[in-house]
Order: sequence, then C-alpha cells, then structure tokens
Amino acid sequence: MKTPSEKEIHGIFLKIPFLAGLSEEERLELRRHIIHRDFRRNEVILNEDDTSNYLYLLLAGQVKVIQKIDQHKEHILAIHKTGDFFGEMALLDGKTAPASVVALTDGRICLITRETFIHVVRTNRRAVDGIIDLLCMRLRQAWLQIRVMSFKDAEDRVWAVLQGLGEKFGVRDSRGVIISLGITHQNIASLSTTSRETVTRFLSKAVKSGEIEILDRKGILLKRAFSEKRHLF
Amino acid sequence: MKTPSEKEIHGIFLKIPFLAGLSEEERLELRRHIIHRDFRRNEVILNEDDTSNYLYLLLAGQVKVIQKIDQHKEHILAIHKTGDFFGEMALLDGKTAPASVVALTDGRICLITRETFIHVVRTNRRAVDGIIDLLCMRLRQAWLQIRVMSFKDAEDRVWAVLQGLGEKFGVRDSRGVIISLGITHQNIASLSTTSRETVTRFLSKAVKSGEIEILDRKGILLKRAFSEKRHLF
DNA sequence: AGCTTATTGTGACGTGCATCACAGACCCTT
DNA sequence: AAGGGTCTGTGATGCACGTCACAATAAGCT
Repeated sequence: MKTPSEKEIHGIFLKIPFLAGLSEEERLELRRHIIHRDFRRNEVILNEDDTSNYLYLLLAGQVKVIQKIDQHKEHILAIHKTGDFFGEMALLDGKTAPASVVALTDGRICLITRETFIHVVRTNRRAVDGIIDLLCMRLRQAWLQIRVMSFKDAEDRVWAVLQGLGEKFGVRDSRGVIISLGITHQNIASLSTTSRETVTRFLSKAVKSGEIEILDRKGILLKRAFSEKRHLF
Repeated sequence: MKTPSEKEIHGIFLKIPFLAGLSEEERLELRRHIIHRDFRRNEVILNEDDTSNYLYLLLAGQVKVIQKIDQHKEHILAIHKTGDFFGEMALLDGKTAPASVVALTDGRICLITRETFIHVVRTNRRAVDGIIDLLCMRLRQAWLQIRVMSFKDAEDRVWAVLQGLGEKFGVRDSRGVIISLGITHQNIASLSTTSRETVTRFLSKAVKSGEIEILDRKGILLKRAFSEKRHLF
C-alpha cells in the first residue's frame, strides 16, 4: 500500500463536506487530535454490535461495510474509498454499530474521537448540515439498494450492482467506464444477493455479448451505457 | 375514520421527539402554520420523484411508503402510524422524494411547510438533534430491512416481517401480541419480497402449527415469542 | 521459483417458489 | 339484499438459480 503524503492528507481533509465550514486553523487543530492507523486486507476494522467511539476517515485503500447473515453468508451494504467516512451512526445515536467494516485492500484510516467529533458539531453550524446531508445520502443509498434487491432476476441485480460500482469507482475511458477495485466475484455476489457462481456465469456471458470486458489486473470495463446516476454505493 | 380531537392532536404534538425543545408558545405558533388534510384508503399522498415542499405528520390512520419496482410490483419500505413523520428527506437535502406514500386506511395528515420546518430547525438546537435521531432510526431500519431481504427462505422473511409489524403495531395480550392493521397478504408479500400466494400458504401453515392465530376483523395474533427488539418498521 | 491458498470457470442436479388459474369468502356501495 | 370488486385459499406447472463438485488459473508467501 502506498502511504498517503502529508499533502495528500491535507487534500483529503479539504474535500470533506462536513468540515467545509472550519477555518484553516480549526482544521489543523482537529488534525492534531487524530490518530492514524494502518490496516491490512481482510482486517476487521469495526465490528457489528460493538460500541464504537470513533468516526473513521479512510485515507487510503477500500473497505466494505457488511452484515453477517449466517455463518457462511454476508451481505455488503457499501464499499468505501479514500475520503469516505464511516462509523458515524454509533456516534450520533449512541447505539452499537449497525454493521461491520472489513478491509478490501491494505490501507490507512484516521480515527476521530467522539469528543472531538461532538465538539466540531456543537461549534459549527455547517458541520451539522454536512452530517444531515451525509445521513440523507446514506438513506437514499440504502433505499436504492432495497429497490435493487427486490429485482426478480439475479442478472438484473448483478448488472445494477456493476452500474453502481461504475458510478462510484469508475473512471471514464474512451470505450466506457473502468472499475478497478480489489473486488471478487464473491463480493459482487454479496452485493447483489446471489451466488458466486451466478456472478461468474453472468460475467462470462456479458463478456461474450460484448457488454463488458475483463482487463488485466482486476479491471472491469463496462461498455453498456448508464441509464442515469443512482448512487448505489 | 374517526377524526382526532383537538386534545388528541395536542397529545400527538407533545410526543413528537424533534419538537421536544419547543416552548408551549412556539408549539402553538407552529400549529398555526399547519394545514390539515384528510385522505382516503389507497389515496396517493406523495409521489416518488416529485419535489415535495412539506413535512407530513400523520394524525390518524396508516400509510405505506413504497417504491414501484415495475408495473405490477411494489416494495413497501415502511408503514407509518399516528404520530409518525414522513417526507423529511426531500426537505432536508432538497432532492426529489425517494419513495411514494399511499394510504392504507382513511386518515388525516397535517402538512408543515418547508419554511416553517427550516425555521424550527434553525432556531432550535434540540430540533436538529431530533432530526438526526430520526435519520439514524430510518437508516438502522433500512439496514435491518436489507438484512431481512437477504434471508434465503421466503418463510424466514415473512416471519421476520410479522415480528417487525408486531413490534411497531402490536398490542400485548395474555396469549401473545396482536397486530390489527388494515394489511393484506399482498402487503405482507410486498414487505417481504415474496409472492402473495406464498404469504397465504405460510400463514395457513403457521395457524395449523399454532404459531399464530387469525382473529376476526383483520387481527393476527403472534404466539411465538420474539427474539429481540429490532425495529423493522 | 515453488508451494499454498484464493479465486474463477463450468457442468449436473434438485427444488423453492413465482406464476397461472380458478373457486370461494368477504367486503363496500347503492 | 344484491352484486361487483377485492381478498384469500389451494392445486398444478415450470424453471431460475442455489448448491455441490471439481478442474483450471491466479495470487501470495518464504
């Protein structure tokens, strides 16, 4: 994993919507209270039903937010990338974490303590608005996911998931949108409530029909046009 | 439908968490800005993708929050009862409504305009906290629904939905919990991503095995014990 | 490089449940 | 009280897809 430089971290902080209202000085003060932590692929960062006292900001790498369904099955609620937050729910309503967070790749997070977080929110009107926006986004995303899950055909669900990944992680290319993530067929299955085999079969079929292309190094090129922005993740 | 009395309405307002911080005077001032509206069973109160300028408070009756999946299919995201809010998302993030709201029974709502709502939130610290709590509740509920939807067996999903209904609408009884709602098998199916026939068959089976009992006047008595509080709706 | 573990690719099989079809019960409405 | 609409109960049918099984790659690790 490439450790982000001081400059990059500063850039990440500047882009965080809910800290937009802070002065440069306040931002620096905030950063002084922050703990950094590296993590490795498959490491559990946060456990469902634990009481957590931090807000997490992802500085590098990707994580998945999951619910365990049974011993052999998990459902992925979201995938986060650099600059994304998670863990805010437990801080906001004081209950236990509603989902676990597991690393998809090696990476780095920083932890903002409950006290620091509360302080920022209490002293900063725009921070509150940012938090409300964040919650609204999460809720819309969850409802969209519910909609996708109620599609009858497994293939429709998988395709919707690919589109969603394309919107959040895709980079435009002359031929379409490229998703390059450390994601497995099993992960896609856990996102789309289907089995790993169904995903594998669907992808092969989609390659044959020319809708997608598998690139070297885990890239998926989506060639079919998007219907619209939906923010599935 | 029984129209709620002045006194009952006052009682409803007192119990609203996000208005808890208001003085009696402010509460009265707020109520002066409010429009009442009666609705009938099956009436569409709010349409997905519309821009809505009101926060809705249910004074009497029940409504379902739905997403249309296709021409013949809908998914129910939530059922609301007297005292519940809906429509807050469009006000908070300024986007279109993420779901439709349709009346399950005749009833009455009151509409709080965007301006009034914003005014309350701007001038009242505790109102903001109430809103954040509401959003957290909605999000936890959505994630729980996602978990239930990813259960493999239709029967498990239906049973989870019945439990959820019991928690929100049930009244305790010496023999268990009674759900008395104007809900159809089709509604239960739309809550649990299965077909109406599967629900019917499951209910008959559950009656035979003694887990539930169908009472006159649309009541369902759940005899099996609950595992835990989960707030599915 | 070589060995191990994780991931992907495919065939074969069985079944849960969606779907269709229709009958009977139970309403509202006039 | 009649009768049209909605809701419930149940059988028959078919197939999408979950599951098992195993082979072929690819990716990590020392």
